[in-house]
Amino acid sequence: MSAHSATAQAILQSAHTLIVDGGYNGFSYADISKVVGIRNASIHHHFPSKVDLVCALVADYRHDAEAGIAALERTAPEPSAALRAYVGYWEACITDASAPFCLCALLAAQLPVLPEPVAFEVRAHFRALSAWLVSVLERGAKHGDIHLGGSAKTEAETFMATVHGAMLSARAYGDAQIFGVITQPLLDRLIAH
Amino acid sequence: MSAHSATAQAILQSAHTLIVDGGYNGFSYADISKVVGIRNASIHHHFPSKVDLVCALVADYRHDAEAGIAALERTAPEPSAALRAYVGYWEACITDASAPFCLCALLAAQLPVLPEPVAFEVRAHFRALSAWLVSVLERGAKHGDIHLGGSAKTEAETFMATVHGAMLSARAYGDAQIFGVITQPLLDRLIAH
DNA sequence: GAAAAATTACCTACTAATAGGTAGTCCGTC
DNA sequence: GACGGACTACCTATTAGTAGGTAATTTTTC
Repeated sequence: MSAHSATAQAILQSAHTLIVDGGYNGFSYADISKVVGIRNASIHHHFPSKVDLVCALVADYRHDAEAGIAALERTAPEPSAALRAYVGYWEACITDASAPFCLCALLAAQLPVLPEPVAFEVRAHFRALSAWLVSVLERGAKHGDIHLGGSAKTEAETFMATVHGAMLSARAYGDAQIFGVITQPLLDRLIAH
Repeated sequence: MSAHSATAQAILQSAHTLIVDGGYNGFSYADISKVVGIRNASIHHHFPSKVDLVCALVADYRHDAEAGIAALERTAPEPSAALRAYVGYWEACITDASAPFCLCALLAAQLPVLPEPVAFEVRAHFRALSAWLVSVLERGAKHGDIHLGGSAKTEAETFMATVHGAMLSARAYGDAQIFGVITQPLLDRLIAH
């Protein structure tokens, strides 16, 4: 799917790490070139502008997230298991510090200063994630797997917001464990016993 | 308390707005000077460096937050009312777009790239807010005003994370209402009926 | 299957704009 | 006449991005 060369992928990967650390304005071409081992100007060969680079990155990210969710629904067909797997994925990412924040969540925080094409991609991620959560919760509620306090829509938005907030707290405290402390009761509340 | 001149306060206020929009690296002295109406270099007269400026801003912010909470505890002595007032404060800020994000929450998202003195102040805000929430919840649970599902500490962290996540969602969707959609059930769950 | 043409992927060298910050000066007020 | 608060002028580093060139690879054509 991703028609990127090895170098282009290395550029995207380092951009991902850098953005997750400090956001859109928190990195420069120089930072990338240091990591990837090519000259500053050569990045423009792969991505004409910074907007192109970040747009490609977020588009890939959204695609990967979609694929990850599809895979997750196959290995964890029960809604409760899917929610657990989703939270578990992030718990692992935060614990091993491989990607201690959702790329789109971090970019969303800076939405007012993002170039419009990037902002568009970020908004699309939020809509897609929310839509998936709604569908999982509705399915779970129908099967008795999930217990909803309010509407599926409201519970989905609460779920997403709490997970994002838990990422932020883990970062603020410098403590990966707090993510689990916050998300475990969130799952417990939703999953019928 | 704040020994800042009128100009210094104008600088701090515009820095506040700019950071809430785009974070630490999302603004420059030029941006401030345009708003305040003084030259770039004159900002250094009031705040020697950018780190000094943002540190002073966050320190003031923390002080104001402390004062606001103290005032809130006077006007709303009941724990349930205090929680409602806290959420209501942010709902108003987001709705009228006067300060559509918590300064420290936004800075916390960029914690890995913040200068250490700023990072220190930001962490302190999280600890203080968490400590206040714990005390309110404990007090409420004792008086039967609040119903806790888990420990006060866990519920406080969940509360804070959900509020921060709700701010993020409101920004991502460009819809202030989503903040209330997420926080109303959060309050309902905690407040005994 | 070899020559020619186009494409890929990088390079050096450069530019205009912007970043935060410094030095020294001027002006009004107490 | 000292001082606060602003100024002009300047500096150095960094920003994203451009221009033009080179070597290697791939594609096209005869």
